[in-house]
Amino acid sequence: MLSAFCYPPWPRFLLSAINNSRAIAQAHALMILTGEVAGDNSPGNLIAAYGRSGNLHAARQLFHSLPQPTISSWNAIITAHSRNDSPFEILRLYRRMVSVGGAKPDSSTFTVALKACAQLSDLESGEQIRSHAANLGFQNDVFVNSSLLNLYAKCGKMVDALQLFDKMPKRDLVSWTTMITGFSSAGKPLAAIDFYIRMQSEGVQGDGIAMVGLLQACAVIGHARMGLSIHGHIIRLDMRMDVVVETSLVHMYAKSGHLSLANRIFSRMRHKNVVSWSALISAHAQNGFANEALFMLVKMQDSGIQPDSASLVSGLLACSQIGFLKLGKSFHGFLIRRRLNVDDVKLGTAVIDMYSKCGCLLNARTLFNVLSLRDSIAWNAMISCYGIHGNGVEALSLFLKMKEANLKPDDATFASLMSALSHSGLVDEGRQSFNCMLNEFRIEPGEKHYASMVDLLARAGHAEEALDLIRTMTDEPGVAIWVALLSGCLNHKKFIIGEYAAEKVLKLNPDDLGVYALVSNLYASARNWDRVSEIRRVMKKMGMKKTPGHSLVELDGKLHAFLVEDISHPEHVKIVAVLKRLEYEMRKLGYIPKIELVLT
DNA sequence: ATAGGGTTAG
Repeated sequence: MLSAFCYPPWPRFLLSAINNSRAIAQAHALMILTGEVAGDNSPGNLIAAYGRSGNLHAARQLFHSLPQPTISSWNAIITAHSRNDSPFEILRLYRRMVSVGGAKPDSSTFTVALKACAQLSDLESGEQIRSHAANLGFQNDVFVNSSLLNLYAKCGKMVDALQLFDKMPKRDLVSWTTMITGFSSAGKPLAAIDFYIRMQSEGVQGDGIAMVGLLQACAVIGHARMGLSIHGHIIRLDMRMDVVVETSLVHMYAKSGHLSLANRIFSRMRHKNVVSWSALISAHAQNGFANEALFMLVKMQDSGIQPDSASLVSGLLACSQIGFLKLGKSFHGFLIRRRLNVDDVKLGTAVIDMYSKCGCLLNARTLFNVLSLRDSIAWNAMISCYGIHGNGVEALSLFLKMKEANLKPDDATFASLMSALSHSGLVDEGRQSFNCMLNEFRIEPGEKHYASMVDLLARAGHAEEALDLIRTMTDEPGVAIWVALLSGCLNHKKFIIGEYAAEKVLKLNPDDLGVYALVSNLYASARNWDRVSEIRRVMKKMGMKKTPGHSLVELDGKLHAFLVEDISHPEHVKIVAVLKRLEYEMRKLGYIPKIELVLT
C-alpha cells in the first residue's frame, strides 16, 4: 500500500507544492519507510520543502542526518538559511561544503553565498568565492556575476562593479537593476538614470524594482521633474505597484519638496507598512513640520503598527526641532522598554541629538558615554551639542578624543567643531582646526566652515584676515559669510570692510529683516544716511509680508507658542509681569538691552 | 527547478 503511494522517485512537484510542515513531515515519514531518504535527490527536495515552509529546524536535522550530502542537499540547506536571513551561517556552510563536503558548488550555491557576503559587506570572502567560481567555470554565469555586482555595490566599489559589468557576456534585468540601484546609493543619480536609458535601448524592459532604484536617484538630488516623469512611466507601462514602489514614490516626492503629493500618494495606498509610515513621518519632520510628524506617529500606532527604530528617529528629530523634551523623553523610555537601543547607532545618536537640542547636555553626554558603538556621526552629534551649549573647549577636547579613537572626522565634524569654537571665541584653536581640516584630512571647506571661520575672525576684530580668507574661496560666498563679516565689522567699527560686506549682502537680496537691520545699522554707524533711508524703505516693504517668528515653551508636556505682541495666551498678563520683573533684575545686574533698529 | 536586484532613520 505505502510503497505504491510513494513509489520512488518521490515527485518533486508534489513536494514543492506542499508548504505545510505537517504534510512535509508525513511525506518525510513515508520516505523513511520506503528507504528513499538515502536516495539521490529526495533528501534535497525534502530539505528544500522544510526550508520553504519555514521549518529550519527540521531541515537542519535532516541535513545533519545525511552521511554524504549531495549538492542538492547542500544547496537546499544553504537556501533555507538564506530565507532565514542568517548570512554568517550561510558562509559557514559554504566553507564546510567546499572544504570537507566533497560536493562541488554550482551556480546557485555561489549566488546565495555571494548574497550573504553582500549582506555582511564582506568583500574579502566575496573575492574568494569569485575566484572559486571562476575556477569551476562560472565566470560567465549571469546569476553569479549579478551577485558579484551587488556585492561590489554594497561595498561601495562601483568602479569594480562597472569593470565587471562591462565584460559580462550576458546581462539581464537583474544585472542592470543592480547597477542602477548601486549608482543611486553611491550618490551618482545621473549614472543610475543613464544606465536605465542604456538598458532600455538594449531592449530590456524595466520593472518595479528598477523603478525603485530610479526613484531613489531622483530623491537623492531632489529632482521633482524627473521623479514625476518616472511616476508617469510606471503608470504608462502599467507596472504593478507594490508597497515598496509606492513608498519610494512617497519618499521621492517628499525629498523633492512636494509634500502634498507625497501625502496624496500615501493616502491612496492600500497596503501600508511601518516603512511607508516612516517615510511619511520623516518627510514631515525633515521639512520642518514637526507637529504633523508627531501626529502621524500617533496615527500609525492607532492603525495598529508599532514604531520601529526608523520611525522613532524621525519622531525624535521632530521633538528636537520644537524642543519637546517631555515627548522626546517618553520616546527614549519607549525604546528602552522595547529594547530597541542595543547596537543601533542611528537611534542612539537621534536620542543624543534630541537631548542636545532640548537643552539637556548632561543627558546627551551620559548616553554618549554608554553607546556601545560610536561612529563618526555619533561623535559629530556630541561635538555639536557642546557647541550649541557654548562649550568650545569641551568640543575641542572631544574632537581630539575622536581622533584618538581612530575615527575619521568628516566635513560635518569640522562644521560642528568650527561652529563651537566660533561661539566660544577661540580664535587660535579655530585657525588650527581649519588648517587641520585642510592639511591633515584634505577636506574641502564648505560654506559652513568658512562662515564659522569668518565669524570667529571678524568677531575678534580680525576683519582683514577674514576678508583674505573669503578671497581664497572657490565658490561664490553666500549671505551667511558676508553677514558674519559685516557684523564683526560693526562691532569693531571697521567701516571700510563693513561697507564692502554690506554691498555684497544687498546684492544677494536676502529675505531676512534682521540682516537688513544689521546693514542699516552699519551704514548708520558709518554715517551713510542715504543708504540708511534706502534700506529702511526696503525693510518697510518686507515687513508687510514677513511671517512673524514665534518661540515655543514646553510646560508639563504641553507646548505654548508665543508671537510678537501676542496676547492670546490665557495667562498673558501674568507672563508679561514675570518678563518685566526679569528685565528689571537683569538691568540691576548691569544688562543693557541693545535695541535694534525699530521700524517706523 | 533552484539561485541574483527594492522602501524609511542620526
